[in-house]
Amino acid sequence: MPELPEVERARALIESRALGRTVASVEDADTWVCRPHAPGEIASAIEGATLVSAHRRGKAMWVELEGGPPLGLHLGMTGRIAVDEDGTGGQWDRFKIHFEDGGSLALRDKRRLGRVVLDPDLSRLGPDAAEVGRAEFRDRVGRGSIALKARIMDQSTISGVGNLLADEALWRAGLSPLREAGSLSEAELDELRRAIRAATRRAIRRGGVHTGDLIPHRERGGTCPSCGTPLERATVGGRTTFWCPRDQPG
DNA sequence: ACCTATGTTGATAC
DNA sequence: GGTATCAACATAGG
Repeated sequence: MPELPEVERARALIESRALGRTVASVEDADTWVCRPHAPGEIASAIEGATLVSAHRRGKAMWVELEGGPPLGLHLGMTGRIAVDEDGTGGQWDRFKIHFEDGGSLALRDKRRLGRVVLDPDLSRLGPDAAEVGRAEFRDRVGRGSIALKARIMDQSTISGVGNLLADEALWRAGLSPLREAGSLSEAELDELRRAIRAATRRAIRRGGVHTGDLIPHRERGGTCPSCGTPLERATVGGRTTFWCPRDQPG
């Protein structure tokens, strides 16, 4: 489920449960998830180091260590962070840190689209969707002929908005996902920014993007939770998209 | 059984 | 450079 709200919860979990603990050993044998590192590379870089802080920008997350390089963690499509969960479900652990105190931190990910990397490169990542200022948002989002939804899901434009959060925010802003990004007025861009921030904050508070108002209606035959109009469905920006043709006119 | 769907990113082609 | 498409992975459901 990982979009920005889920990643923030994972970051907070690490912050509250894993900081101050020291790495005893590391399982980094999954060369797909840990690419381009060879097995043992991450282990030798962080063994003996202590976790000191946990950070996030958009869907990217990283941990800073005293005595080692920063460790980047990405949840991909189906990943989650498991702290001290050594009992069950370990068959999906693609990467795992064992702490000196006997506990652990794992990236648990069925689909293996998650990622673990040393010294993560954040240079191509736009500002966080929940933090970006009004002027910068207007500049970055309000340009080009690309579909509006594709623009806000582009992580180099702003980071953190995925498929579900995009549909929810566009619905809240009353904007069609098909609009050309460059066609929006400043007022529409400001409203969109407000909607993204509101949808994101609410999802963090309530436990994930699935707690949105539109999300439960994103299925064939679904109707707008506000006006009851049957939702439109199409592929936009390569992803399945639902919107209300009445409240989000093109 | 077979086909399609899925929250991610990145490489590639036009 | 901007935009569109497909591939990578693995599972679930019609």
